[in-house]
Amino acid sequence: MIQKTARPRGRPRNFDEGEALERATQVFWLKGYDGVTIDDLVTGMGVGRPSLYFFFGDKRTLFLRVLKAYAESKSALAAQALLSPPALRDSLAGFLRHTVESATEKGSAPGCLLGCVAPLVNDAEVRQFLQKAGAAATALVERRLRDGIKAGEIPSDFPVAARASQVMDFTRGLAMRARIGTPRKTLLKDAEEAADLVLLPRRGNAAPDH
Amino acid sequence: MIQKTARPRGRPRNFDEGEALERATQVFWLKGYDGVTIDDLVTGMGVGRPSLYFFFGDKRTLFLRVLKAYAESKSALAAQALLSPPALRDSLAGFLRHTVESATEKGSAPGCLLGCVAPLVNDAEVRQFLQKAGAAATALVERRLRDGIKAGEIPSDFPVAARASQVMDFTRGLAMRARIGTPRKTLLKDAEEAADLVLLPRRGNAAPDH
DNA sequence: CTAATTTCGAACCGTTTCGTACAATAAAGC
DNA sequence: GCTTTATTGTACGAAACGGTTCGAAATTAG
Repeated sequence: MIQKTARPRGRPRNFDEGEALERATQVFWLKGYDGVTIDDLVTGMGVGRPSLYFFFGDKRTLFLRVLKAYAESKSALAAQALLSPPALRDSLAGFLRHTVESATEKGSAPGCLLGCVAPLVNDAEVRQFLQKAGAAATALVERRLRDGIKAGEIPSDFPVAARASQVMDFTRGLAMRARIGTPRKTLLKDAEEAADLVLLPRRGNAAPDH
Repeated sequence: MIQKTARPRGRPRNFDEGEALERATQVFWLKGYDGVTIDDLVTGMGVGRPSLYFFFGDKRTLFLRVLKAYAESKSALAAQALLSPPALRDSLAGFLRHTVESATEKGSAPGCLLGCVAPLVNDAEVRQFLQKAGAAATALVERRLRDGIKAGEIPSDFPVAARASQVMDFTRGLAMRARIGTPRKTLLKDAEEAADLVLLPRRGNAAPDH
């Protein structure tokens, strides 16, 4: 096998790139894009100022990278929460619960970087990214709902697109409330109730067939 | 009658306090609290820098004032949208529609100062204010739902508290999507669908009695 | 017309912030 | 050991920012 880069060459870095990125995520998440100074990042990431510019570029570049990494990891976890449970209601409840838990985690900033912080950034690229990420998440929920139709858990005329979008609106609402300090307990209960709500059959429909 | 303040005395101000406050609102709304500099406010409000400090205090003080004025005017309009229509569904749809329209108004910043911008301000007083304002709005919706019970539009076991909270989460979600550029048309449709959703009867209930 | 009062505008000062330059440091290659 | 390469830490200059000072301007009172 190929001996991969035993050691790069010059002086070794005294930070791990991935870890530094995670720490940067926390800094942005906590203070908001405009509230963050380079010094906040320097101290928060544990990376010297010149190294920060050299390896991560300026604040905007770094934020874009943070945003994409966060979205990727978050969407993986959310997809897991959504797609793992066999029962549809558990899927949606798990998805919403996951949002709440992530948004109220001790030791992490409150709310959601994608849902609360990034939308406040006045930047076309950020906005576009958020729209795409939101659409992708909605599509994921919608797919799960369609699977629920196939499994006979909800009627075949269930308005999957509308309900998927509503699930996403709930995640935004829950995350935002987490941001302003609503306690986890409250939000968890609301997540359950939201899951129940979005699964209600349309008006004038027969009772669920199970 | 008493001739009230024919003229104050010295040199007249060259700005109207109310108008300046509205302009400040737009500045904060557009750029977010941390993204706003004093110079942004000076140019945006049309008030000289020393006058700004003299009449409105520093940025935080001004923001608090803006926030309270905005909340007051907004809650009045929202209450009107919510309480005017005789039919419950029109009330909720009107309430949500009003949120969307305000959040996508041409010539005004996108989203909602209370729902999108203020929650990102790292300030205990702001957070507390937002919690109270949110609770008040939720209570208003809940009251309207209870009136709907009295009017026989929804069953007497309708979960008014949960649904009121869900209506508020929808407003947050809609406002946030407005902020990232979701078109008004989409949001208006979603507002209608949200109104329909939150009025669905609970599982295992008889059909609506009308 | 003069004095008193209030606001305005320019300009200023100390501080923070950004981005970079430069020498010192820590490793590998030879 | 000496060179080469890569990273670090200090430290610096320029720009932006916050908050205030001060004289000029605009108005009323007498």
